[in-house]
Amino acid sequence: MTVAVRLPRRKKDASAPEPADLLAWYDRHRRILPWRARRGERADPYAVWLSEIMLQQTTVKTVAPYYARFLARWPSVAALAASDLDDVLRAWAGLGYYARARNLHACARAVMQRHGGIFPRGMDALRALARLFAVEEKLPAAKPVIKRLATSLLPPRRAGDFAQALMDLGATLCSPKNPACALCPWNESCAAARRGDRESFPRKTPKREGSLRRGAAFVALRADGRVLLRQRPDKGLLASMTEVPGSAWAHDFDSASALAAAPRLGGTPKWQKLAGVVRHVFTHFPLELTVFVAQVPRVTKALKGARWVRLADLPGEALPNVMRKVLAHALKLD
DNA sequence: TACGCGTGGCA
DNA sequence: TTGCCAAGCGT
Repeated sequence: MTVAVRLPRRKKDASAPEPADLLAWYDRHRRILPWRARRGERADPYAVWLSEIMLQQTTVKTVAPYYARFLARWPSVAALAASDLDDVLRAWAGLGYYARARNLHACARAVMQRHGGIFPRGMDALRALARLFAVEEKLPAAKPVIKRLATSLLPPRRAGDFAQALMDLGATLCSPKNPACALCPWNESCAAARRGDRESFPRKTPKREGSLRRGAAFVALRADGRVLLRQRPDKGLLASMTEVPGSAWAHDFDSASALAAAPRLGGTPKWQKLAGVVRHVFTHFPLELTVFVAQVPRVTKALKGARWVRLADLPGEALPNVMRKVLAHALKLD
């Protein structure tokens, strides 16, 4: 492991990053965010917590409308704890990483039961930019190194603002591609910028590519304008979310025998295979779904665990995006 | 430690 | 179009 710049132990080093420079920049350029307290105000711990969960691996822009809807509907941890998990999942649908929604709900109940609805005081995590120190270690192994370096910069006062400032710096200037170094308060002391290969940091291990999986999805349309939906298992991928019936998603899926996975609906539904496939990319693998559609009589009963849902009610369902794509494909909504 | 876990934006 | 990236976390 090589660290191009080391922090001064005692003597002031003109080339070392100064927390004060970052804080001064933050005072001028801090973003206005709905969950962030303005100067002199105290943030609502519930609002901050909600934003923290939503912002995991998710951009501010994507989170903003979800956050506003959640806070309007469940303005307190007590309100959230009293809600049904299914309602939370429906409100979360489209945001991804659905375990967050389930954990959010469970945590709200725990705060009510174990802490009387008051958030306990917790640790504030700090995140820093590798790049500043030109850390050669590759992520994720570099994380402990970066943590030590970040801790060494932590100013005795305004530690919270320092953390916020770091995140604003990353969000607005010190981006992975095309960082705006000319505007950066640490430009002069940045080891990566001095080296002239700033975009090679942070170092990363090459990501293994997930192999393609395929499967079939079955859109049963009842004569009264309803579609057959079911719930996914409460563990694993897209846990507890809603889906149309389908086959397992497998590397060796054979579309010729796909109909074996069709839901049994009584009678003999004529499944029509649609042209093309629905493509979706999950975090760790790409997926291609062949979509089948069948028109069934109004009297058709739902099999156990499934239900008939009016087309007009689909937007309110806890449908992950891959299922919205399937329905759009089948209903020619796109 | 390494992997599983969604989605939208953007170059 | 394609691949990368984003306020990570749980197991």
